[in-house]
Amino acid sequence: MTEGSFSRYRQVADRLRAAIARGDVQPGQQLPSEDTLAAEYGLHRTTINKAVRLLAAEGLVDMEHGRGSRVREQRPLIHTSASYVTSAGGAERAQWSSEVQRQGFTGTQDVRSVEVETPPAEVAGLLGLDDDEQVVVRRRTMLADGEPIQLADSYYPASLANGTELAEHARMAGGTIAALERLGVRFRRFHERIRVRVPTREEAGLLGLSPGQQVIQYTRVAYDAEDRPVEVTDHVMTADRNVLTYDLPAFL
Amino acid sequence: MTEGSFSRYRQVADRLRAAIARGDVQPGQQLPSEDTLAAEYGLHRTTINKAVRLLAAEGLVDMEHGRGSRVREQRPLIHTSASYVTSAGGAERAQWSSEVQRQGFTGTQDVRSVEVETPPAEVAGLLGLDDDEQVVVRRRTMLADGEPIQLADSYYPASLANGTELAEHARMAGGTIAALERLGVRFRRFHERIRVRVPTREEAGLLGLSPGQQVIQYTRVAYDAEDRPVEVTDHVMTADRNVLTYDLPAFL
DNA sequence: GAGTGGTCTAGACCACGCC
DNA sequence: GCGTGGTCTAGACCACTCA
Repeated sequence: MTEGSFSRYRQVADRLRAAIARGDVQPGQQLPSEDTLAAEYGLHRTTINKAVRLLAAEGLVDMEHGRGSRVREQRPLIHTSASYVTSAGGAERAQWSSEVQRQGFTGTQDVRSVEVETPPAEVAGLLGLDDDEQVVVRRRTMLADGEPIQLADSYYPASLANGTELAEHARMAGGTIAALERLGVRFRRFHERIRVRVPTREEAGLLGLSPGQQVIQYTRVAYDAEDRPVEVTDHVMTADRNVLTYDLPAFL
Repeated sequence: MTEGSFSRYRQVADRLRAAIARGDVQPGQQLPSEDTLAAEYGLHRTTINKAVRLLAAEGLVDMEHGRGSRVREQRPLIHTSASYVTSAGGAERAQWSSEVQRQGFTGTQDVRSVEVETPPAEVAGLLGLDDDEQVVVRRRTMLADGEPIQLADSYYPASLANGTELAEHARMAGGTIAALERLGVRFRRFHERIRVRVPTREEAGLLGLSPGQQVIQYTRVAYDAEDRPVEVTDHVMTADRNVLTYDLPAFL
């Protein structure tokens, strides 16, 4: 008995959810219009809208103004978060495209911008910078099968990154960690923080989020051999399509 | 300019959010009733309700049917997720109460139930059990300052846990990992998985969640010296009040 | 311009918490 | 019983997409 719903809009949501789970409506396919559903269920469109919004917040459907609601691709993307750590000896550090390809997606990447700026206070704090110090910011969008699924913004102290490939508007081979190693940086440790929050309007636009959807913000700070922070990377990803995993030994 | 809103309900939400951020309404305090706000802003109550719901989904306020909406405690709880790992030599493994106390909360724990059951398929898979094998399930609720903030359900192969303190309805000193060590289990590694999803109705009730709020599900699998899974623990926590952190060396 | 979602108002009735 | 949210309907108008 999946039925334990009270309100009509929840019942409608339950039935639509079940239809999606059964595969009656395939990912990419459009849901019937709200008017159609209203007639079908004998309810007012307002009620239907509330039901569809619920599914949108859950990440099941994608509502687009003027175009209708489509069923989202459900398969999650799994991030082996400490992949850059587990690869011993610095041999082959994990990259976006290969990580994603292994899971059956086509992984691409878009460098949105590379700029020198004054960092947000939080980043400045993590990098241990003074108020007037600047950073190089690399803003990238990671895509899976052409759909934006993650934003990755990396910050480097300008004193370190200026004049290097980090400050150039081009993709970097092997990811940012590998690029830093090419610059002679040796890593000692990483600090990671994961939290969930509401996206900013900009993030919602870049990731194509429906109203009510949340994001996972995954921040990584990399420390060099002298234990000084050399990189802060902020990953913002859709909460429902991304899973993070860790493999840890019992003792470090 | 925080103003970039279009719809009225978003504007109302923005103003309420700002009021909360400014501290005009303190955590624990009640928001004006929807009727009051409707009169104040010259809008219909339906519109106000939509605004408050938005804040509830963000975790800023707590809507209670018949009682009103209150501002939530905002301070997040930080989980040093690999705390049981970093404590070398098995000396002092982290516990809920001390972890929480260090952050200025009063940490308590409630053992909801301890039972022998047939595990859900996913757990059976992680533990490598056959269909007919049973598990001991320990269901606990972790509270911070008396408020439920995390559910922790641990599963053990019945063959391992039956007849031990793991199968008894009582709190265990030092947490489940320490209890397993007392049973002679030695650990080799841990696998962790983090994802975000919509709570079940039961979880929403146990955690006192408002409509639209999401949860973080953090699953940990512990492997013994022979690399056999001995414990699966499922942590379900409110998405907005919990932060997970990791400290990792550059090479394992 | 037709189709689809986004929002708003007006008004009503119900359900829950509490005195 | 009163106050507060929860939900629903009816109806309207707006905004975006696409032919």
